[in-house]
Amino acid sequence: MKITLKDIAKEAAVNVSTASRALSGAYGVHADTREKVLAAAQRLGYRPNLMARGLVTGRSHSIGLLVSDIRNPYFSEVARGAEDAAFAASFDLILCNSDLNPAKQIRYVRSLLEKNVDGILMNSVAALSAEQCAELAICGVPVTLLNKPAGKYPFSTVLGDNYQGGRQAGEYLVGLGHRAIAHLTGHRGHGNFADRCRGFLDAVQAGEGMAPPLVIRGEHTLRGGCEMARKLFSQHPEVTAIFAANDVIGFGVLEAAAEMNRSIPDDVSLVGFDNLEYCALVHPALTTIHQPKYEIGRAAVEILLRRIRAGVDTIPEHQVFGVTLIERQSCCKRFPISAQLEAAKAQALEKV
Amino acid sequence: MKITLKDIAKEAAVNVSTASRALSGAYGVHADTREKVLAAAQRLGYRPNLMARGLVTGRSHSIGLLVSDIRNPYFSEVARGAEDAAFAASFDLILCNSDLNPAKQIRYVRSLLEKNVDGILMNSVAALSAEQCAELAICGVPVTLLNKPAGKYPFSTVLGDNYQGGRQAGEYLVGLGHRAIAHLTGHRGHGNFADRCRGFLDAVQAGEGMAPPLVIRGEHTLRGGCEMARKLFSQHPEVTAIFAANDVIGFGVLEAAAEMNRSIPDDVSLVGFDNLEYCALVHPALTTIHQPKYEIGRAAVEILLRRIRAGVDTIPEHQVFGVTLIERQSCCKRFPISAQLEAAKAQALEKV
DNA sequence: GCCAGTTCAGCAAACGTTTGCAACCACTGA
DNA sequence: TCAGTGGTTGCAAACGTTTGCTGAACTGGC
Repeated sequence: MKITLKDIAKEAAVNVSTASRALSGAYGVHADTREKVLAAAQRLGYRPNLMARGLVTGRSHSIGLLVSDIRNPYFSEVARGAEDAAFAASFDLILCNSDLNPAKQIRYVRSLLEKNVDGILMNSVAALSAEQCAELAICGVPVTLLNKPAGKYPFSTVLGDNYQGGRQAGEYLVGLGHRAIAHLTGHRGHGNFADRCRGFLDAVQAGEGMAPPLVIRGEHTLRGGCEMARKLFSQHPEVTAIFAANDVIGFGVLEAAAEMNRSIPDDVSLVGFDNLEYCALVHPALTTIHQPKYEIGRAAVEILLRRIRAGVDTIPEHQVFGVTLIERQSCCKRFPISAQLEAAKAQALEKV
Repeated sequence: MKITLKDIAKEAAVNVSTASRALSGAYGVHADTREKVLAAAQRLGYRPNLMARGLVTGRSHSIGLLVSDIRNPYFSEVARGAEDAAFAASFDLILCNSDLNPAKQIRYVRSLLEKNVDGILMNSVAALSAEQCAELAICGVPVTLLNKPAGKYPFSTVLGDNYQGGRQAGEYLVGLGHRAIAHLTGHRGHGNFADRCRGFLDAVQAGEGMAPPLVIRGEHTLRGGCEMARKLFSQHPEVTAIFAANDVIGFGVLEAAAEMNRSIPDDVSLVGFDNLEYCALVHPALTTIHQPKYEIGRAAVEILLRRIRAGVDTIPEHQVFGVTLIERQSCCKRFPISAQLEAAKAQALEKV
């Protein structure tokens, strides 16, 4: 029933090989013949069978996208950027949700390789063992990661400047006068969270009169944020500010705060990370670190595509996007300290 | 470099056909031989080439998911349900974002067919012309839709009870005492929106002393909701309640309201549709119609899988999920009318 | 009018599987 | 002994492309 090359070859009274060449626009086929073939293809409504083509060329024109959960708006934004870039190059995207579960992750990777994907775009390899990483490294298709992996693997990476973002968040809260700040983040091992944490800690440690910062780990989801915040609120009444390692954790904090009658920002200030669209809609609107999610997704597949064309053996590219703090309504000053600063500033002015 | 069936056949000293049969667990191969082959496959780390298999079997073990925009949390939830179901059956999902643009949509469909997907799960065919629908209908792979198409096509459908949902929303607002209610919805032609609209209008028309309901159409996105609401607020100060055809439109209304200093729910009540996770987080928390998004996605691919196994010629299945109104903080009573109702109720009680 | 060079088309192999069919073997029962 | 039977294996075709190679036809220069 399906129209194959053979059909259109017969229709155009040529050999399949010439038909193939004519359709692929290859050099070395007479203009008249090409016309004839094209017309036949048009008439019969020919559509090439990509599996057959893939079998001989060894490429599938598709790339795998492996994220922890597409429901996280961060990933849906990245996915959209990635898909648009793929579409533009007429590649398509195979969506996988790993939940960062190593078994699932490796099963997905294998399945993608069996399907002969031309490249893989992954959230993170944090949950993978060294052998699994090695397997991925030598699998024969280029991989780009949305975080920086621990070891020295030949993976490309595309990410926001997590260290600077964490640092900006920390400096902002310190500058507001907070002295006891908590950081709510994901489980250990995930490169992005680790960098945000380092930046944050560096900023806090540079502040004066700071309480040792509190780092709480849990699921990096709304639910996880909520749980961590509940724990924090009940066990550490002294903290006056929270830096959530991503916005959805921050949303969880908001939920917990409402539940436990803590006012944000009056009782505790909150800054998130990602600048999801919903930051502007939640109450209070969330101050956060913006990173260009759509562009990250797009850049990631563009890098992947370059590498697919150039060959796996080329050196991996790395790209980091700048981040900026977006001020909204979830933070406020800590007055006593602020007053001290004011006094200090006044003194300084006096001296001039 | 890659290990093929031939390699493991040689290693196990059998013919490729026996190797194939042994690995597929087919009846008719001796237990010892099977062991030998399995061991060889294990030893060499054999992974079948699915393109080759697909070429001969005619199936790809993958299904296409064509949504308007994965960034809409409704679709990411559906997508997650769909992907989980696909993963469970070891199918994989090819993600496409159509923006409901007919040209893109048809290009995606064709590309999916060239890839020999075993089935297609689509948002909607509303934007497609009759010929395009017909093309899709006879394409040879089963299609399930997330809405009800206009014509009589052999597509399966899975959806929430849009009519009832619209009706519940309308009845709720009428019951609250609102007499001038507007409905903000998507462009004409999309089945789901049309049904919600019908349900809503029926409910309003059943109310007493109602102003003729106002229906405004635009993009069914946050931006679109915002624009429609701006227009509404400036041109129709008399309306006291809004039914948004989905939650993201509702979120847009919230944004416009904040911008134009209209208080929700004090000045105008608002109910949405979908019950996205963010409804509970926005301010005020959005009253909305719940539909089981994850389950819809899962059910859609399960139906697709059944149909793939049974053959395209089987009759399409249809499944509709119940919906319920979730009351939050975005609506309030309209007192004058409410008082009348109270009086009426008192009268009624007197008669008894 | 002949030869070298160039352009074009066809043949056939290859990609890695699955699967119908035939062949083989070892029994069994007559 | 032989036909029949049933279980096991191998052969080869098929799936729909791409592509290297060969040969035919044409071109232009002499």
